[in-house]
Amino acid sequence: MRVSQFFISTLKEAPAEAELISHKLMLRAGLIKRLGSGLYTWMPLGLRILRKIENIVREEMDKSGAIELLMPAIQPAELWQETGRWDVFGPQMLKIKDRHEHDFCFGPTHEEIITDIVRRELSSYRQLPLNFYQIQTKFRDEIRPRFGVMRAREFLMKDAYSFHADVESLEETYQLMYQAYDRIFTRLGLIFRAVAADTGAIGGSGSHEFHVLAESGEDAIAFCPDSDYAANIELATSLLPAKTPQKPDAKIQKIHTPGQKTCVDVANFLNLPLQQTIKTLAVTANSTLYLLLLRGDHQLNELKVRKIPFLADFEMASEETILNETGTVPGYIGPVGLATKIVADKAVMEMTNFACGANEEGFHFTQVNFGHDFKKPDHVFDIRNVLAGELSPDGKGNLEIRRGIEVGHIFKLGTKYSEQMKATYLNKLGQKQNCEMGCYGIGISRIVAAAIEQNNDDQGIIFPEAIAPFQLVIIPIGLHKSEQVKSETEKLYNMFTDANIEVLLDDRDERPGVMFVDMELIGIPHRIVLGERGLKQSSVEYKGRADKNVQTIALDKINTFIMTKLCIK
RNA sequence: CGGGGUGUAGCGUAGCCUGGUAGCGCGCCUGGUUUGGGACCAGGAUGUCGGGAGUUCGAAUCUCUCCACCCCGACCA
Repeated sequence: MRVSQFFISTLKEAPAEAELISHKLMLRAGLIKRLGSGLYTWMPLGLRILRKIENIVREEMDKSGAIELLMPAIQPAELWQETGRWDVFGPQMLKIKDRHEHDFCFGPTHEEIITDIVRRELSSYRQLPLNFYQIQTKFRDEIRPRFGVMRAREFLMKDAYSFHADVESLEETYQLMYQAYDRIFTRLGLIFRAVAADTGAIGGSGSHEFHVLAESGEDAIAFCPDSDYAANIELATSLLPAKTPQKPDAKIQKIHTPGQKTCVDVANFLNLPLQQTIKTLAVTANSTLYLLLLRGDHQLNELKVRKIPFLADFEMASEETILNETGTVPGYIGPVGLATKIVADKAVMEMTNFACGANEEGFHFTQVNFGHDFKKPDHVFDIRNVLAGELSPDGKGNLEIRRGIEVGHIFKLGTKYSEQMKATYLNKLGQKQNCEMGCYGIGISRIVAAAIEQNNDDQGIIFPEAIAPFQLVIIPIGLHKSEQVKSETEKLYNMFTDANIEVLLDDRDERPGVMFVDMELIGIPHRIVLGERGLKQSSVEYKGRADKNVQTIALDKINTFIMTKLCIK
């Protein structure tokens, strides 16, 4: 491709709307243009990247036995009403009416549609298992779209749905998908981690997320470097060091702590380690008040709390409720002397001689102990986020916590949808059975942002080879002045084109600096520069995008040199 | 939805407080000089100052209102 016949539009300065490196670079390199909040045009250069990712995903899905189809983006309300998700999905779903005033939505996902297709086709266990996938535009009316294509409203997604006669078959396909995802993200050249995850709104019995590791990631993930334990922070657990509780060695004391409302304040004020304080959170569920106890340096994990049946729909208690039930204000609540139900985090049970609120504004207790100064908690659960350095639950090492961008998610759905939508088949005994289902998503457009987030420098993007819009760029110097440069450039260009290499020829009548800077910004992995100076010695220059220095290569060797670079890598 | 902020040329911005009809850098066009890392000189074009209403002799500037977008929180590939 010749730049003069293609379309590139680069920017020296990033538009003010962009915050994230990947977002800035994508705008600067002209990969995308914003149309509205969370809506982006993929410009020709950006589209090439998207297509590369798509093709890798498609190849690996096909290889794993999945079958591609394409479902409508616009879906009738009836199917969603059948599963109840028309109302449950909420405002994230973009609902539209046609001219007959019939309800439709722009598909945020396709469980209902695929289940409808399969139930019409499926009759016998002999047809199973089935794994259908599509690569398609989805729309989710995100509360807050941000970070460009990373969290857009309209986005490109690969979604697959599998159907099985039994859980063993589901497990098998689930593993196949896990492996396929592993191959996909490896081929894409990304540093990633698969982690155990919550099943969230989609529901089901098991799930893993695939995260591209990046500082700017929106999720925290915990993993053990010495074993294969890895989980989303929402799910991650740790082993508490076995500790023999110390004997209470002092009497409870009430101390005046004016204005000290947080555990950090109190710890500083009393000159105690933060770990020696207790955080008491008042929550209500089913109009009952509960006190949640956490160690001062620990953070509440909302998801874990919601998994406790009687706290499933808890919310933070209002100041008014707190005043009525405990007689104090937030900041001074504590478990001592209250009849309220107490739910303690496991780690709290290891604590002795700790500090907590005294249920009186401006006062805290110290030297508090369970059983001694107040009743044992009514319930003990794991309700906190793990901290880096804690012992992995398999006991094989200490947890690390990193941030990640979720680019893939696989679920075991079970029979949730097949039951509701009657996707059944006849088994060997001629009995009607509900299908076991799985679903498997990959955020194609998000991967572009994630890859850039992970691969960039001061000059711009450094595309992994597998997804670069072009493999090689030729920058001729003096193309429009020197016959020699022109003829050698054409020879090289034709040679690489004939060899099916995706080569970009910068044939613009620009100064060299402009071409260098543009091509570095765009992030093309390999670059050849030729000019009269080098041609006199029958040589050209080569530089890899991530290389520090240029190499001089003999003109008659450049072909094999590039082939080696492209093939061996 | 709650909290914070911004809208001025394709992009980045000044001007707004203290009203007098818009300036700068980049980009773009023309001519010339340049040509191995975002060139230089000369000339030039491009603005419903987000929309509407109001106050005023006069509004980018003050008031009201609507809209769009961005940032912080809860949702998710």
